[in-house]
Amino acid sequence: MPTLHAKNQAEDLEMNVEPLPASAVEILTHALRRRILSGDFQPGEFLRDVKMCEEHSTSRHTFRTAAQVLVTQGLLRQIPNRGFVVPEFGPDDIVDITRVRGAIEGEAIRLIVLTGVIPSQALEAVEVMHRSTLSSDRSLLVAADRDFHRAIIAASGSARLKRTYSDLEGEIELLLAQRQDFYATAEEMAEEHERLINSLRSRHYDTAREAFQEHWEDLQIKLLDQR
Amino acid sequence: MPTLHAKNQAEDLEMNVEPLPASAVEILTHALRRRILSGDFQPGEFLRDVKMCEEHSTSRHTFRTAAQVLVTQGLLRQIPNRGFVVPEFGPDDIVDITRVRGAIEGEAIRLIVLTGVIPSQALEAVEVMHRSTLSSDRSLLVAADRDFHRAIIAASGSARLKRTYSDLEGEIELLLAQRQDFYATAEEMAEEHERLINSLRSRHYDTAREAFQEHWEDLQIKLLDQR
DNA sequence: ATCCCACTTTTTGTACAACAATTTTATTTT
DNA sequence: AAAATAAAATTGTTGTACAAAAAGTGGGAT
Repeated sequence: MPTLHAKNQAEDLEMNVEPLPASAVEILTHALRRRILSGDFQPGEFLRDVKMCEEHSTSRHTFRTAAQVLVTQGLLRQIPNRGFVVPEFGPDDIVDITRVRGAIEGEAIRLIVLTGVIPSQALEAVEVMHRSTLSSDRSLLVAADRDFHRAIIAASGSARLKRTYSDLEGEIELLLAQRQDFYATAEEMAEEHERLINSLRSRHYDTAREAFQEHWEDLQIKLLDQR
Repeated sequence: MPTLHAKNQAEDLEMNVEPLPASAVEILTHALRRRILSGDFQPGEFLRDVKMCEEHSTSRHTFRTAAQVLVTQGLLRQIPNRGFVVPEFGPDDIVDITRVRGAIEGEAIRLIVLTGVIPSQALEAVEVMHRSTLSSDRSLLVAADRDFHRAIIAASGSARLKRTYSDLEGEIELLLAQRQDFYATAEEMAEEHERLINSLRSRHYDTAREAFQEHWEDLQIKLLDQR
């Protein structure tokens, strides 16, 4: 009974392990999340529940709960008596997302600079970028970029920073799905992230923060320039 | 069809208006949230769904969805085959919450200092503190403190900063509910927040940030010292 | 033809009932 | 008194039903 807090601690450390069978709601939430992020639905498209229940063979109840969860994560929007719709992001959303990302990831950077420990998974992600050529699957690069920044957040050791960023990450990926093909070459990408690693090694918060800031704003500009 | 984004903008501005009839799930989510935050449940207590459905006269489906939403906001925890339980916060949670709060509210401060506009609702909250005496309802002071910081966040104009803080605010309130009676006198509280306002008026980010940092850490220390 | 109004169909949001799987409690056995 | 077993309660999920709201349809009247 008093072990509840101890369990929290354990969860903080586990990171990516998930030996639990996972409930139907969780499974569906993940499935829908992936479909949304892979651009399976058009922006503005409604997720008709009968259709979704057929395609995922679940009850309407389960779909409804999963959709509700995705609403709280910004990956769906609920319109009263109309259902759940995939949001379309405008320029303001891009600026807004970049802003909050800076706040969240900036705090993680602060903690990393303090401890001086570069997360190994971030280094591995850069390795992946180096090894990748343009011919290889683009999704591999996207995944490497995601893993890099996720590792930065995870290194903070803050459960809530992770949770908050996880939500934001969904929106970022949806953004990338809706406005694709802005990435530079794999090599260029690798070098840029290498630069970020080095900025962390400097152990000066301002130096690191500036490097990352530039990185985020570069992406913002590329996203805004599109279309 | 292309008006979806325009609607987002509208939502950003509306703030507290909610002319919508609100769905049963929303109503129940709010009701449960209030009961949790008011300390109606013990930390570690399970929310039996039959009981909850009776007390709020809803179906299990509705309760279940509402509870799932609260899980994503950190106000409940789901344990497989055991149900939904009110989390208990330990020292690490207090530190973690304070940390993320700093990141979020810090970004809002940066934006306020940039524009130089002090949100009127924050000023009004300070007024309430000034007018309040210790004899008055303590919840009035808690509400004023909440309104003050909420106004700071809202002034940022960032939808996602608001959404993120809203989640965190829930956890903060739950923390205050679980460890109550640490507030100083109303007058002391008013003066401290007045100081925060003045730091914003300086229009120097570092000055403001420092003042707020001290404020947050004061609270953290008080919370940690308890028990 | 165009606009407006009633009518039908579709879709959402919620409730009630049912059931297997799991956990908790009670009872019996050793 | 501890372990094993049976009974009860609880969770997670599905299916069906139905009122309310929205979308679609088909005339008339101007």
